[in-house]
Amino acid sequence: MKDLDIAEVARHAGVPASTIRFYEEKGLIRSIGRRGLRRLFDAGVLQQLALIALGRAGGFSLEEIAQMFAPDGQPRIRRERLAAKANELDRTIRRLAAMRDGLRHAAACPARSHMECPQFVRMVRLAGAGRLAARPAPQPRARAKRART
Amino acid sequence: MKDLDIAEVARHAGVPASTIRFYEEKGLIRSIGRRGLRRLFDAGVLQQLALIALGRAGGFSLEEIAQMFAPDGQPRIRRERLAAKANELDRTIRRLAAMRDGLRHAAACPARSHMECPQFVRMVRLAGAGRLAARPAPQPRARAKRART
DNA sequence: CTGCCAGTTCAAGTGAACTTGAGGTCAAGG
DNA sequence: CCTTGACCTCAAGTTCACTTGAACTGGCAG
Repeated sequence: MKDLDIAEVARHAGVPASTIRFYEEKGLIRSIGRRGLRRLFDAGVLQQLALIALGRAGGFSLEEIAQMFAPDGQPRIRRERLAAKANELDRTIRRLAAMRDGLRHAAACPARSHMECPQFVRMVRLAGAGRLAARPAPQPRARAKRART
Repeated sequence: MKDLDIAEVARHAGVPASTIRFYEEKGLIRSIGRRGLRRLFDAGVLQQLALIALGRAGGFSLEEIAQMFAPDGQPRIRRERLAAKANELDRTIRRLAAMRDGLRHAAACPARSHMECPQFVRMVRLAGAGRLAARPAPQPRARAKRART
């Protein structure tokens, strides 16, 4: 059958089994049943895990993600709210693009002090426009340890 | 004079003073002296704080940021390394753009099950291409509390 | 039938990034 | 001179997102 046990999910998604259990516990995903003790998941869980990883990369907390998508993967918030999230993401993206350009520039510009380089300064200001205390960020932590139990 | 005390920095940057002290302790920024006990900062620290916020939003840890920029704001890693960071950011940006599009689509698409909507699925796959366990993400936590001591 | 081993639960631990609290200090105003 | 208030230090606490460890279980190979 098409159902996956936790090890397979872990392998395909590239996340440790413990994370999968943790997400289930948090209501982000749902197992479709058990064989003995073992959780069984619908193959769709892989999409959901992708969605979760995506959301995390975008700076959303697990809780926010949980509110955006039901444990079966359906969006569950009002359309306008979704659109708002999209806009938020859009702003983040613009700031990141500015930073990327800034980094590239820093890697190429010969100026000794980048803070004195008009291009660089312009990008910092552009990127930081508005509240600087924007979304914090990720910590890579335990690097994709891969399916351990 | 142009120097700012910690409260002014906090106010301008929109971060609590405790964060500023914390960043200094971590070597991300540097105070230029003291008046009595009070730290004094050069105005340039505001740019640096912007840079830090930016980096955090881009998924870099404080340590990574510390390695990218010296406490005076100068980039301090090899140019190729900077360029690599820029590329990394670029990949993140692409994934986020995919998610943004996915969200917008979800907000507009009439399909009952988005996982059955070819567009949506395509974006999830596109975005999640490669390792799904990409960069984790931020937790907004204490929302811009503004300059408390 | 017997073990094995990958899975299970539950509680506790970890690391990052801050925040908070207790107790201290100093420069400026009255 | 004395109070006051903003800032100081240092240790401990908090939140998030997981991970780890100890003790247990049950389907399947032999």
